[in-house]
Amino acid sequence: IGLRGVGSQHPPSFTMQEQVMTEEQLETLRRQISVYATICRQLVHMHRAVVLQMDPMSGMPLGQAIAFDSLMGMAGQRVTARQRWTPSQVQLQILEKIFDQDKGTPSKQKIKEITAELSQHGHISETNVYNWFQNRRARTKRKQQIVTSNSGESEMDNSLDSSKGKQAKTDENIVQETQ
Amino acid sequence: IGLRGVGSQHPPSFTMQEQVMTEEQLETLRRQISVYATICRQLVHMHRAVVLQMDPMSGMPLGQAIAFDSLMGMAGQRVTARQRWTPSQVQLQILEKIFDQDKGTPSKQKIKEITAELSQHGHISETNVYNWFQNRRARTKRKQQIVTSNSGESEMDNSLDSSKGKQAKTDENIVQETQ
DNA sequence: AATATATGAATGAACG
DNA sequence: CGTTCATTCATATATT
Repeated sequence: IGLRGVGSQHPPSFTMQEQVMTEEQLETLRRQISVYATICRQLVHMHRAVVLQMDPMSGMPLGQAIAFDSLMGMAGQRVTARQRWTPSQVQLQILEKIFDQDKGTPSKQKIKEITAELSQHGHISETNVYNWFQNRRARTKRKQQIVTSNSGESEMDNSLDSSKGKQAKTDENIVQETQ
Repeated sequence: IGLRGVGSQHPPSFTMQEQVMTEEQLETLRRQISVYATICRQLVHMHRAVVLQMDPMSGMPLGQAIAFDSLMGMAGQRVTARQRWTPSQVQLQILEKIFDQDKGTPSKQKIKEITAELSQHGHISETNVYNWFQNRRARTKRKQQIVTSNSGESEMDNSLDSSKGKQAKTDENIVQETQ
């Protein structure tokens, strides 16, 4: 279920020299490792149970066994219900691209088009798109203001940049539950 | 790395009473799990290292690409850098005081002043201050709601203005997570 | 080490 | 549109 893919995508093919990965590739790698890490934590537990004695399957109230099965399904996906829309990776990329090119474009009827396109990659409503652009613009501007305000702060201040420096979010790659 | 196969194997449908796997199969399974467990421990560590990726020393926002080598290097070491701001005792006191006196005053341009003042006691950015107040307000409110919601016994009058019809109107895209 | 809690940060949605 | 709210995520810290 979530196990394939480590190598299926741009095999980074690193030579031992000075190979460089793009942020995207790195991000993908992170996500995948994260998935494996999750699976692995479970496996470690399971292993412990197994080693600790009995048949993992028959002995206990099949709790462990079941865990393994459902494990695969939830590997990279938080099973927590999502109550608010969250753009998928693909959707986000598209949105960012549009935002960049049409910079100050307060979308209007294009919202429909964009929505239409994005809905091929997960459910989404026009309101979502609208809000997204609103927020994007507002936050970009606010960040700018802050940046321009600080003058000589040579204190090697920590970066408050947060534009796209997303941390690896261990989920958001797999199936988007639609209902 | 051949992780596949672990899950591809249809989980033996076990019943409560009889064991459907032979001892051999079980043994094989154990061995496999054991191996995976080992691999996974490594992966977990690696993942942790990668996720913590940041650069406390040069502060440079690592551009579009990052060398794989450095990635590998990080996997081995514990990047113990703190990647999120933490207010010092002094800063916290000041923040609390300001929060108390200007209670409902959602700071706006005062952020700058506050930041300026606090930066005399350690690293801090306007964003930090902004976030701090946001969180402070939100969490204070939530705590109160919890208190008022269940203590309704004889104190029926101390509810704050509940006139805020702030209700999530998630009527269209609520995703019902079943499981 | 496993779990619980506190909290800085990110972000979708709503308000004026 | 600029601000603010509400919820969620991820990490830091504390506890057993």
